[in-house]
Parts: sequence; C-alpha cells; structure tokens
Amino acid sequence: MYQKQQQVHQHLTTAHLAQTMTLLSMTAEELGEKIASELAANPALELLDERRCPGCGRSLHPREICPNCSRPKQPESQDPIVFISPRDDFFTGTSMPVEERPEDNLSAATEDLPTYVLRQIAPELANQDRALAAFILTHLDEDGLLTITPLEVAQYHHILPSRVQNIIQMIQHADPIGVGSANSQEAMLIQLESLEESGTIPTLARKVVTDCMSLLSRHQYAMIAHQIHEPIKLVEEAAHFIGANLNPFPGRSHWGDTRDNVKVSDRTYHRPDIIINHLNNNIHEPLVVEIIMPLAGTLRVDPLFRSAIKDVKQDKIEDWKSDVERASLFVKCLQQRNHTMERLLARVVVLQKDFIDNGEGSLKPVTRASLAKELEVHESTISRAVANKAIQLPSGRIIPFSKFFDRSLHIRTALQQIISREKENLSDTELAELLKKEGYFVARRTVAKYRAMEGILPAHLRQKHPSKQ
DNA sequence: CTATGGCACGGATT
DNA sequence: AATCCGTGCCATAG
Repeated sequence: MYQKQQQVHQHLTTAHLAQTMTLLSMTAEELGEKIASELAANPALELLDERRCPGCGRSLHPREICPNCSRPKQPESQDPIVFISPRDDFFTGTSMPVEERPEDNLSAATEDLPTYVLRQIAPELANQDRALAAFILTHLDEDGLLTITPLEVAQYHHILPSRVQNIIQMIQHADPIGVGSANSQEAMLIQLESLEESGTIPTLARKVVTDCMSLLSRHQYAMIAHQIHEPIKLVEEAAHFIGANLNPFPGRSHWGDTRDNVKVSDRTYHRPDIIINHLNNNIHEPLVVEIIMPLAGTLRVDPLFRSAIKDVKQDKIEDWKSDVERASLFVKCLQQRNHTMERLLARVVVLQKDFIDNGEGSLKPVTRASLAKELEVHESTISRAVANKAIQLPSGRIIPFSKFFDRSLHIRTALQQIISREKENLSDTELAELLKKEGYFVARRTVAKYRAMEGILPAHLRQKHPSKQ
C-alpha cells in the first residue's frame, strides 16, 4: 500500500506539488468550491455518480461507506479507521429553503448565518428535522437571537414542543455558540457552559448572568454585589470575564460587527473539516476518523471526452488536450491530497489518542516537524494540511487542528490543575516553582501568560476553593 | 517591596 | 522568510 504510494511520489512533477499544496491547505468548504469551479470550467472533467471503495474496490452508492473496509481488520485492534467521507449534502445544504428574507442584512457576509449553522448540524439531523431546523433558523434576528418561541414553532408545525427544544439545543451549541437562544441571557449561559467544559470560569459568573443581567449591562457592579451578597471584587472579576469571553449577540461574533466586538482569538470555532468519533460511541472501540470531502461520487477524466479528441478539428485539438491534461492533473492532485490527509490523520490520531479521549491534559507535544519526518514529507506539507482546519472530537467540541500541535497546552492544563487543587492563592513565582517540580520548566513570566490564556485571574483577585461561599 | 502586565528581543517553528 | 513563543527588563499597582 505505502510502497505503491511512494512510487506515486516519485512521479510527481513540480506542477503536481504546487497544486497538491494548494489543495492541501484548503478547508473542506473551499475545496468544495474549487472542485465545483473546476468542474464547471473544464469539460474534460467528469463527476461520476458511482464510487468505488478505495480499499476493496467494490462499487458503492454515492454516500455509502464501505461496510467491509470501514470495519477494523482485527476487532481487537486499536488502530483508528481513517477514511475520506463524501458529504456533498453537508455543504450544499439541500434542505435549506431558498427564500430570502428582505431584512436579511447578513447576506453581505460570505454566507448567511442560517445556512452556516444549518450546515454544521445537518449531518446529525433526520431529514424531517432538517426542514424544521431550517424553519427555525429563518427566524433569527441580526443578533442571532430567536424571534419566535419554541411553542409557536411547535404549534405551527403541529409537533411536540420537546422535539423543537431538541433542535434548538443543537442550534445553540453550534458555532457561534448560543445562536438561536431566546435572549442574550440564555445565549450567555450556554456560552458559559461550553467554556466551563474547557476551563475554569469565575465562580460568580453564572450567578451574575442569571440574576443580574440588567445591572450587568449597566456596569453597576456595586449594586450587583449588594443584591447577591458577594464581595464586589468577585463581582468585578466575573464581570471582567464575562465582558472578555461572552457574547450577548451570538450572531455578531463571526459576522464582523465592529461595535460590540468580541475577541475571536482562540474562541473562534469553525465548521469541521474532520470528524472523529468512536465506533458505536463506545470509548473502547477504535476511533473512526472522517475526512470531510465535499463531493459524492468519483471525479475523473471523462473517457468520452478523451476518446473524442481524435475527431476534433486540428485548430481545437490543442485546447482539448490541455483540458484533459488539466483534468487529470487535478484528479491526481486531489488523490494525493486525500492520501496525505489520511496518512497524517492516521498518525496524529494514534499519537494523540489520549488527548482525544481524556481532554487537554493528555496532549502530547508533537511538532509538525517531527511528523513530517515520520511521514517522509516536507514540513510545509504538514503545516498546510493543518492550517485553517477544524476537527470535531467525539465530545462534539470543534477545535482547530493546530491544537494537536500545541506545545504548551499540557503545561497550561497542569497549571490549571495546580491552581484548582491548591487552596492558597499562589503567586506566579510560586506557581512556577510547583510546575518545575512536576517537570515543567517555565519562567515566572510565562506562568503569567499561561494564566492569561486560560482566563485565570491574578492571585490576589482569585478566590480558591468555593469553601467560604 | 512584591506581584503583574507591557514591550520587545532572540530563538525556535512553520 | 515570516511568525510564534518564551523570557527578561521595566513601569506600575497594590
């Protein structure tokens, strides 16, 4: 298998390499556009409805996954299953109504918000529910909040409110998190929940959002402190955190509203390019890794076109030849890209299995360079493959692929643990000492930076164990 | 005086 | 070659 591919490597021309690189660095979505445009521009390129399993070669329906090859060879084996997952519907959003709302001022953005959200959740929805989700999503205002109540939706469609609730919940947990909530408060609570999964949040944050929204928006911290009988410092701390990390208007986080800007540095979530799951959602089963391919069917050079070349007039024949050339180059590059992605993912998933299962503490510091060496490809290949891509973990979280190569994440989580474990408020210097004992060599200044990254406040503003509450 | 955050520099990584 | 990251030094806050 690999030997075969290595031969392919040898045959690569510079054109191959250049285009493969470009394809590699593209998001699944961008790839979809690229393929579509290539398909439209080049008559020699053909999209065949039929697919053949890359493993065993038997023919498959457009979206079918080969039942033989997607099963591990030895059931015992912990080897991950990695395959290219064709999902054209995932991106074309076929169930999305085409009606445009007149007041839709989001259309200036690259893609409107409802479509964006629907694409994320569509794969997990039954077909009837997609239409329902689409309906709900058309009733978002420009802030990403819902303009109708779940009850109205249920009545309108004559279905159970609980079903509507379920769908709304899925919408709310899609990116931007909190979208589809009834009001800002609900949206922020959901964002808090999701932040809580990945790190610590100030103890009062939830309470403040729940009970004192109106005061909070007017920055009347003293009043809040009085009302909930808490020290004002803690309230300010919570408010600070809220201001920095939560967005009352989820519809604006991605859609370039400058007025109420939110930090989108490390909180930027994308639609996944790769989805990782456990077989049967059982943590003991091997991992299944889907590399999203925005295309169903087989892309190939149209054999009819190729054979028709000899009947073409002399003056046009050059054009036709170059079309065929382009098409075949494109197909090869695409295959090359997918193959590289498969190998990369197969290796990364093995290395970072603990991280995938157990979360951030178990992340191993892997550099792109080391992987490049293992896979015998150029470093820039890995870089491009990783850049701008998003991975969905079994937990449902969507994280940037680059997080798999974060050199400091494990130290940061160690830091988090120390802080949450120890009961005294430790200064940065002391924290640095403790980390050194655990084998993490970091300077005091660096501890401060990690703290900031994790949203942990300085020692004197922090309050440890919720012992005295 | 101690603890932190800002700025900026150098080395590693991409 | 460009970028990111850890770190040292310094100003400032408590």
